[in-house]
Amino acid sequence: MDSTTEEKIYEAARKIFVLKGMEGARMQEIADEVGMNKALLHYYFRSKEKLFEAVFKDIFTRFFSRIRGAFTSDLPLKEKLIVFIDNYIDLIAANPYVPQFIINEINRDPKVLKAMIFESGIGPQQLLEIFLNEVQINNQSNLDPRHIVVSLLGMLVFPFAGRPLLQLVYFNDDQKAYDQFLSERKEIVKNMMLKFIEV
Amino acid sequence: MDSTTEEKIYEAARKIFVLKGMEGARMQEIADEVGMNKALLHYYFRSKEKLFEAVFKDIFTRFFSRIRGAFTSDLPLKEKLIVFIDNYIDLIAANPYVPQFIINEINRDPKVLKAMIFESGIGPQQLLEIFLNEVQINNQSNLDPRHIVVSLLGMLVFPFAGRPLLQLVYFNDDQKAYDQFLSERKEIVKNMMLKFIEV
DNA sequence: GTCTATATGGCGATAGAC
DNA sequence: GTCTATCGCCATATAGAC
Repeated sequence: MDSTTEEKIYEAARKIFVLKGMEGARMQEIADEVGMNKALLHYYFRSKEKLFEAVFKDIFTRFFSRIRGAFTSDLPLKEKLIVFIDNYIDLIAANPYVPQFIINEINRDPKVLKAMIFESGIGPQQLLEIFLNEVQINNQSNLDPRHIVVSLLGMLVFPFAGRPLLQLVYFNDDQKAYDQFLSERKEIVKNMMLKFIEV
Repeated sequence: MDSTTEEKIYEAARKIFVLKGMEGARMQEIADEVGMNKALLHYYFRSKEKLFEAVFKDIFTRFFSRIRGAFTSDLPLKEKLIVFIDNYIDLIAANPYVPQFIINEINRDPKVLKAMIFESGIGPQQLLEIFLNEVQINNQSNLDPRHIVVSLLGMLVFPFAGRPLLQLVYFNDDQKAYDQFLSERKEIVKNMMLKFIEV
């Protein structure tokens, strides 16, 4: 690790903020994670608010830009859905707390989200519109494509966001069994979406 | 309103906690909501933690007990699903912040949830198991019923939890348009689940 | 740039008058 | 039971030495 101090602070902040949220996170905790002094955080990023915004914008952008790939190919909709589901579950599995983190923070304070969307040229709005248009164009039924997208995302995100509850009541709090359950979900969701898309 | 002071405090706490979560809520804010002094909260409920636990347990129990009705009838699975989807969307629509509140708090501190589940005789575990058994028994495909339940709940909860983002990017932040979208979801989800259940 | 020390404010909680 | 006043703590933020 020969990254700069600023980068190390940023990485630590990212980790803590995702786990605890803006209000739950402590500047001291982030400093401890870096192994350096609390005052340094303010030296590089004026305030907790600024540090958080930097982290949130970055996470949000990265998370949604990873999705675009699946929907800029020339494959038919079915194939695109398959690729998307595979990619998205892998992405969430590698960052299991990110979706809930995003949902929380946009509910807590939608200002940052709105600023992001309307500032950035290549913001998530475009990414989501790509998805939307693809579904619209290839959709054989006359179903509002937004319902397809919302159903799909709900099926993918919920098992991660609701994990503590679901694992406890359905799997006797058995972590390995729940991981197994998650690994089966790709095929389940593919199956479900394809049945749904068919006329 | 001739309810007791304790009840008024409880109702105010319920409102604030659901909106802001345990960490985001302020005792002063709850006191303001009641229109009385902060010290009274401590008189009736020793601490913020105790007040929160009382509220959380009550919300959790009420929210899941309302679900049971749909699955204790003699209807076939299809009919049960239809009743459940209608009831559950109405329930969330009347309490749009509750699902995310529950998800947040069980992630922040699963201890309270675990204590609840294993203490109460008529806890949510039984309620969920009823659901699970019904699906299991009536399930014509050999699909793990837990996948059905998770998919169903994800499709129902996500449009509410992700509302700020979805409304902004898909509906130009038009509140009425999004309400319309939500009102269409009952039929969409019914359709999708029935297609999925069929062999 | 990085540290120690401290300022500043807010919040949960309690003491005590009425 | 309900209030005012205040304690004690913790968190963000800053000042200033090195």
